[in-house]
Amino acid sequence: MYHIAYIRVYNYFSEQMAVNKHQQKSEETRRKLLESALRIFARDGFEAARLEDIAKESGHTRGAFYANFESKDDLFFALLEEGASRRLKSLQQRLEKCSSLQDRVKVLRAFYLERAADPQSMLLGLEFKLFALRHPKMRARLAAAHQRIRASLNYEALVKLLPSSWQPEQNETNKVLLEVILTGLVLEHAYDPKRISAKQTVDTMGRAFDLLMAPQPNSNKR
Amino acid sequence: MYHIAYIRVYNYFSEQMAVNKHQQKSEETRRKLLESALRIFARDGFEAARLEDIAKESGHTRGAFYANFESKDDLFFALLEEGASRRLKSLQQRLEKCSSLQDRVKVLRAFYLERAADPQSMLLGLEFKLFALRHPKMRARLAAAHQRIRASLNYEALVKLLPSSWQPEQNETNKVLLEVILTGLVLEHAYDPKRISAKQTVDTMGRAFDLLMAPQPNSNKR
Amino acid sequence: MYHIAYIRVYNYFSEQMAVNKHQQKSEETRRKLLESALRIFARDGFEAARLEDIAKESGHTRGAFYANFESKDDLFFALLEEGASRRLKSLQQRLEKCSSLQDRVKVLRAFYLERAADPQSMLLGLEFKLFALRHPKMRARLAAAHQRIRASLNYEALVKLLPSSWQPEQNETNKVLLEVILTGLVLEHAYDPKRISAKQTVDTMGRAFDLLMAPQPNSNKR
Amino acid sequence: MYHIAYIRVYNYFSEQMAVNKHQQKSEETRRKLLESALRIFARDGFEAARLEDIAKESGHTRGAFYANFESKDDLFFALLEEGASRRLKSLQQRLEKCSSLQDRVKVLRAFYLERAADPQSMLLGLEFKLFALRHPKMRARLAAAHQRIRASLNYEALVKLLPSSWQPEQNETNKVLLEVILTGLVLEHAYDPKRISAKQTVDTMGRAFDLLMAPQPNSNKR
DNA sequence: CATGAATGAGTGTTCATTCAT
DNA sequence: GATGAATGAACACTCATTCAT
Repeated sequence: MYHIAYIRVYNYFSEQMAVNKHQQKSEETRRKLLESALRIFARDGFEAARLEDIAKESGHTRGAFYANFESKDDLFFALLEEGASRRLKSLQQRLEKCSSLQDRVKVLRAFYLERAADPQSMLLGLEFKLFALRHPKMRARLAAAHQRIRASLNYEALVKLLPSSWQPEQNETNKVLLEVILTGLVLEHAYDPKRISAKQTVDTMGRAFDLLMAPQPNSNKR
Repeated sequence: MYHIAYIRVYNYFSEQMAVNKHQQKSEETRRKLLESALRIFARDGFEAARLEDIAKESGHTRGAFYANFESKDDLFFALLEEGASRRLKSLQQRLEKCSSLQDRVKVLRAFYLERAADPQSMLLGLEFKLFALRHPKMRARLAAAHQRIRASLNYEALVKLLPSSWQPEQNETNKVLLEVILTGLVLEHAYDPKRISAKQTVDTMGRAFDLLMAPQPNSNKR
Repeated sequence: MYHIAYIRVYNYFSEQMAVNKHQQKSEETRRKLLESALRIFARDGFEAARLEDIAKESGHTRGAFYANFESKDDLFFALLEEGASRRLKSLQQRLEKCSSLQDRVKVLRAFYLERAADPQSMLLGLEFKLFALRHPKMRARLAAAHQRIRASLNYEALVKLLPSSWQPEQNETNKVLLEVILTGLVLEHAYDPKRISAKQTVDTMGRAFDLLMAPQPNSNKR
Repeated sequence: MYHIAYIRVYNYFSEQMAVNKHQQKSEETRRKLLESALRIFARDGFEAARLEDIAKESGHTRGAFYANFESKDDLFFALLEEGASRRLKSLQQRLEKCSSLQDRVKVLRAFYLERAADPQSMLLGLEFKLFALRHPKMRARLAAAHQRIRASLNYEALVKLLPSSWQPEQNETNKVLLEVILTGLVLEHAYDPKRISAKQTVDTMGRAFDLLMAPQPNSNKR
């Protein structure tokens, strides 16, 4: 009996530990898979990306993938949520440290320039858009994902930190333009680095930001 | 003898017609396939597009496809050449009819606005870029295709009709920006027509053209 | 009326001529196709041989093929009949010129050595055998073909010219062996000419003939 | 501590077993596929053999096939290696048990007669030869396969057990003849069992062996 | 949780055959 | 008779997904 009890106790602990270790291990596996997925999806596109490649790149097998995600689509959405969430949280934190609108605009500008220097994420973003465009049935799921992203941070709080031209009631055109230019420049640079260098990409992004975000004379105070 | 000659002539013609009918039919099939391919590639993307769908949409079978094209890649390249060639020829014709630089700039502006209203072609263009980006081994073939496009019209003559900011020796940034905005706006509109309407897309394109093509004060004479 | 009559007469002749020319042309086409088929079937095997290759090699198109043959199978059988018929007729002619059994044996020997030097025909023969083996439903057609071959020459007359060991009532083993060795040597030479040269192939064939056909001491008189 | 150790050992074993079961199952599948492939390739020939048939015959699906082999070619080569290796190993074992040359010749004779009674393997062997003949680009791979076969057994040791006429420095003609007769008889029997019965096939093989392997008077001592 | 063998639907491509000319 | 565009069945191979271990 003693032994059995001992074993049980031991097992109890070991299971606890196992669970924790498992959890840790699992988190680690999931994280690695997401990282690999970012690379492979950006490199090959959603359709051409093979789960085997993603798994291999992460040092695991397809089995590990299916232990952490439901399907290829699921992974793609997870990547979207995870990426957007992380990026926006980082932006929010930086904005909150600012004391003036001017500083916040600077932070926002830096945020865009950083993204202009990260082709992988931008190409993945393009994939998301194309995927959504071509899978109308996923619209609901996509909307839910965006909802979760907004919920995960206090989206309204974030928006309040932005200049007036970012406010929801404003015409979206300039925001659209900025994003469009961001993605397009990065794509063009990836496609033909000789035509537009990394430096030109970032510089042009900066110019576009200044042009589109420039407070019209005597407006935009806060 | 006379009759013999007549008969021969007749046969000659009838054979000609036969050959022509064959050729006509063949050309017709090829054209239909290209049209269908444009639609399907734009709708589903290169990877997800199924040859069966393209063939069916054109009213033919996969066999007809392989009688006209070597492979899926081949069709894709044919579409690129055919589309670019046609578009540039049309532009050139319109430019040649102009008597002043000002008129030519107007024609060029209209050309961009038209393209902003043609999501299918723009999405296909995006596919081309992504394809090229992801198939480095196709670079040579892609370059050859562009070479043929330039050769099919007198490219140098076309370039000479354009304002100075389009001249090869100029910095490419503004041209890149214009194309990038064009593609991006169309994509964004296709993705979320509520965020940016068709009209806004075209209007914004016009604004971008005016901004980026505006002759800098005291320059651009011709 | 006159003209019509003239034309009719003319047409009559011309049709005659046309038919003759057509016939000639057709015969020519058929012959060329058979020759190409021999080469291609021997080179690639029945299954892998493409009608397109055969047609192209003969300087015609697949259409010409279907104007002269019913199907791929049909061509194969035609080749079998045509080849066997021609070969046996040639043998028969040569045997008939002989005045003694000894001479006829010499002719027969030469016949085998010739075949040992003709890999194409032997490989095709092997294809026939394999084809027959693998298409039991073709047995009837194959038998009919052999029947026609025998009928086309006077088979019984031919057999009577052969030594006693070739007579139908005899055990077939030696005949089988001779054919088997013939085919096998040619195949082995084609497969690895370094292992057995063309000369060795023919010489070995001669040895095998002498051994298997050698009249047993004081027998085989005629 | 004791128990922990015990548990670990247990887990260790159970994992071992799991792995082994996986491995066993895998080996089993591969073996079944090879067996089916032997039958189907021999029955239909390499070209006409369908992977679906092979898979179905083995009780699996095409997917299982591709989990075990790279391609149809790959399977074919695996079959070649596996078959030749097994056959030669069996021969070697039997030869090694012999105490005299005379006994070894008897074993060798029996080896040939056995093969004469195994049409499936012989037909497959013929397929290999034809395949090699028709795929010159596979020569290198074929040579490598034969190299591996020779390496898998001690080929030199095997050769030393054979009579002098089998030694490498000897003229190959008789060996070629023997193999050629073997394959040819089996083929002829498969093609027309009425012309040459199974018994005649084996008997004739025996006669050929005796004739071709008979030690020339006063030679071949060992 | 992780493995990896197996599944099976799907897809590009080939090729014998048909048919309008 | 000959052409060659078109058909359509067939097939090797891929890959997301499942499941026994």
